Amino acid sequence: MRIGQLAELVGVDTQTIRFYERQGLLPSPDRQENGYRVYTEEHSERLAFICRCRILDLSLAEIHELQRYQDDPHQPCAAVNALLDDHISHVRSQITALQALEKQLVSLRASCNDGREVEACGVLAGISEGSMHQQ
Amino acid sequence: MRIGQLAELVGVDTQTIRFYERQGLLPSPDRQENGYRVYTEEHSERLAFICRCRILDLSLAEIHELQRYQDDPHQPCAAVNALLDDHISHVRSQITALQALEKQLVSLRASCNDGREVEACGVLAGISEGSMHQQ
DNA sequence: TTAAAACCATATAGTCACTATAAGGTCAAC
DNA sequence: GTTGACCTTATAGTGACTATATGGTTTTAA
Repeated sequence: MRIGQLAELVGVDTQTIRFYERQGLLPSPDRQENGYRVYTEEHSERLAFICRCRILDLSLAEIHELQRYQDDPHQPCAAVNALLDDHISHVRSQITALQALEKQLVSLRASCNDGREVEACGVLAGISEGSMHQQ
Repeated sequence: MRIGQLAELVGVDTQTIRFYERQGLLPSPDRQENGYRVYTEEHSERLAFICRCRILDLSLAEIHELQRYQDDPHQPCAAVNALLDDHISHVRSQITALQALEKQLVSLRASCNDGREVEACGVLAGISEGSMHQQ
């Protein structure tokens, strides 16, 4: 399988595949005589794993860590679970921060209606005043 | 006021101040004979405005746009409100996406308990399977 | 047969909003 | 006169790609 076919199969850009290879997430495939990369099914599984991790918003470093666990299958899996727990905490604190931000933005927005001049804009006044609450 | 004092006053790094100047968000200040930047109170207000916008997670491009409105105070302010509305939508869709992600992660995490070997880890199996729901 | 298109390769720069580092000039205090 | 704190510029790094430039190869169509 060449890189374009792999890209099509998994639904990734060919550039991204080469990028993952450079980052050490995808093993370097064999090459044809002309230098074209040749991929096996193992590569496509590995790439699909990476993509699913990215959908879960895991960083490339975290994916790398998961791969190291996979390559040593007789370790206890507590570390995998801990990685996921940390990631869940991370996502939750992002949500909390964004919810606080949303509140602040909505209250700022409520301080103006359309049909004013910029000079009298409640939104701009609200930002310009030092009265903003830190999150 | 020199750059270090401005940085102290507003609570920003000196590098960040120079960065904002290069980006065109902060006007180039006058210089002393030795080349040191000299800031006025107008600069500190402008910088504080930028910082408060950044706390609201507005992009530098959006801040630039707001500055253009400020520099032309007799326009209607509907565009300012629209900018904020767009930003609120953006934040809300981030929240929605993260909440969906959290759900997915929590259900993945529930598929494993500690004390297994990596080989039998429910989390890794869950990611490896193609059964993941797209968000 | 040849010429265009589709594919492959590498290397490099751009995105965003900084942050870090290097290498050096200026100034006040001791 | 030298130490330390401050200032200057320029350049590179962050993360995870994405875009562009330039050129080689293969396939397809006229």
